[in-house]
This record gives sequence, C-alpha cells and structure tokens, in this order.
Amino acid sequence: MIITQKSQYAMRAVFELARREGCGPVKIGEIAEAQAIPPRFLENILNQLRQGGLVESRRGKEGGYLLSRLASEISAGEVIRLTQGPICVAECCGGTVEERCPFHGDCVFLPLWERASRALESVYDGTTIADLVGQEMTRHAGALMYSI
Amino acid sequence: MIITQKSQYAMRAVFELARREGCGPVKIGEIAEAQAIPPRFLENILNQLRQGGLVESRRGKEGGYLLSRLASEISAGEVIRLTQGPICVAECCGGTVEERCPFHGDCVFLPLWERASRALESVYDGTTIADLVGQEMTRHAGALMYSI
DNA sequence: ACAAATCTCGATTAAGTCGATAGAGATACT
DNA sequence: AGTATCTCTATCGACTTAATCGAGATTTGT
Repeated sequence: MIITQKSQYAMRAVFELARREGCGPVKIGEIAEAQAIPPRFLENILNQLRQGGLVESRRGKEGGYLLSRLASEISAGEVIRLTQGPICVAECCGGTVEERCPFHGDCVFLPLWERASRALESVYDGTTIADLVGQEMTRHAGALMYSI
Repeated sequence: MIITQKSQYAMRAVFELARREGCGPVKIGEIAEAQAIPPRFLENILNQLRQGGLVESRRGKEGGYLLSRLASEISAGEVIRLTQGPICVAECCGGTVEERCPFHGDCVFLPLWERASRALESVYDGTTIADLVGQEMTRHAGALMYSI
C-alpha cells in the first residue's frame, strides 16, 4: 500500500503534537502552518484521528488538539491505519474474506501478499512517534555540532 | 504500494507460463482462460512484460508467449516493477530526488518510508516464480494425501 | 502468393480514488 | 452575548486504474 498524502499529513500533525507534548491544546492553524498542511484538509484528518481515539480536542477559545496518549505509546502503524485503513498490500489479504479473488481462499499468491503485509506492519508498528521526535533531535544536535 | 489488479494478472500469467515451461509458446487466449484474466487486458500486460525482457513472443499461427529465463531466475519483484514501477511506499522515497516533499531531503519520515520499502523489496525479490510453482505443487500433493 | 491465426500498438472509455475546499452548525471560554 | 474554535457532511476537479477496441504487422502452412 502506498502511503497517501493524507497519511503523511497525519503523521506530521501527530509529530507536531508530540513535540508540544504538555503545552496544552494546539490549534489546527498552528499545526497547519508548522507542518505546511492545507488547514481545511487538516481539519478532516484530525477529526478522523480523534474518532479513532488518538487525539483529543478542546473547543472554543484556547481550544485545539492534543495527544490522548504519550508519544512513546503511539506507533506509526496506528496513524496509518486510522487514515488509510488496514496495512496490507492487496485487497484479498486485508479484508475478512476471500473477496475479489477468482480463486477464493485457494490462491498461490496469498501467502506472498501476507508476508509482504506483515513485513510492512512490523516496520510501522515498531516505530513510535517518540522515536521520530528523538531522531529529529539527534539529527538537529548533529547539525549544531557542525556549526560550532 | 498496493499490488494492483494488473500486477496480480501479470503474476498469474507468468506463473502459468512457468507451469508450461518447455512446452513452446502459449497463446494469450489460453493463459487468459487458465487464469481468469480479461484477454484484451492481458495483451497489454504481456506486451509490457515483453518490453521489459521478461517474456518473449512468437507471432503467427502457433505463436504465443514464453518466459525468456528460467522461472527460478525470475523474482516476484521483477514482475511487480515491470507492471507498476519501483517498489516503494511513498513518492518521496522511490524517485530520484526530493520531490513532492515540503522538507526537501530533510524529512523525519524518509528513513521510515525507506525501511518499509526495503522490507517489501526483500520479500518480493526473495521469492521466485519457481518458488510459487513449487508451493502450489506441494499444496496439491497435500490435498491428494488427504483424499487417499 | 494467399489466407488464417496470432501478436503489436495506440487510443479510448468508465469508474473509482485522492487531495482539497466549502458552508453551516455546535461548543466553550471570556 | 460574542468570538474563536472545533464538527460534520457535501462537493469538486484531477488523476489513476481496469478494461476494451480497431487497425496493423508478422509468421505459419498450403
């Protein structure tokens, strides 16, 4: 499965919320500006993440969004699943049944698609948002070293 | 990246050619019937595989297609690349440059997408068409065992 | 030379998905 | 009360994908 633009926006939004962990709700506008995301599109995305229980929202003045869990307990896989569905490389392996396949359940390729899907899952589920924030800080530190 | 219907057809077509290795050219119509592929669509696909050097064609009566290499030397990854391009999970990691990304080359997520892409590649490039044929024969043998 | 079967090539269409935007409504703070 | 913010649903255009078509080129066999 391709990582859609929407999922990338979602990742960046959650990443931005993680960087501001503990600073109270962050407005859509701020996230959008910090991460170069079309604001009205980001509305939809954050709403979807909220319905999935990944973020919480506060309305009214001084409202905005915040993570409902620690960034160290949110995996990239979760963000991806909430924004683009199950992580699988073919329709026939992600769903519940043997649909859209002329060889219902008895397909030579199914094990291959399943191995590929599990490989993807293991990468995405094995990386947390906190990992990503940490990696950025490390790299930034490296850049500072250079500049000294 | 999702495995498109076209790639799945291509896999099945190559698989069918592999099963008939050494039996001379196989007609589009036969492959289409054996693997439940729309014949006119299969034309396009086989043509593409031929241009990629994976299969050869014979025209005229008794014409058809045959593998240009042993099935044990054709990987699933090759078939996929010929029919749907480079194996990568995001535009920003498959192409040559840092395009379509607002953080040109300096993106926190790039390493993640690259790890995911390499995981996919290792699955697809590590499986040959001969492996798949072998797996089907094994399973068929198992079914026979049951019926005895 | 001819006819039939087959591949070759480019164009086209229909349907679906994706990215993005819009407007009207609900809620909370001051 | 008023304002700033989130909430929901609908919509739009562009693009991709799956599938089909027609006319042409090539080979085989007679």
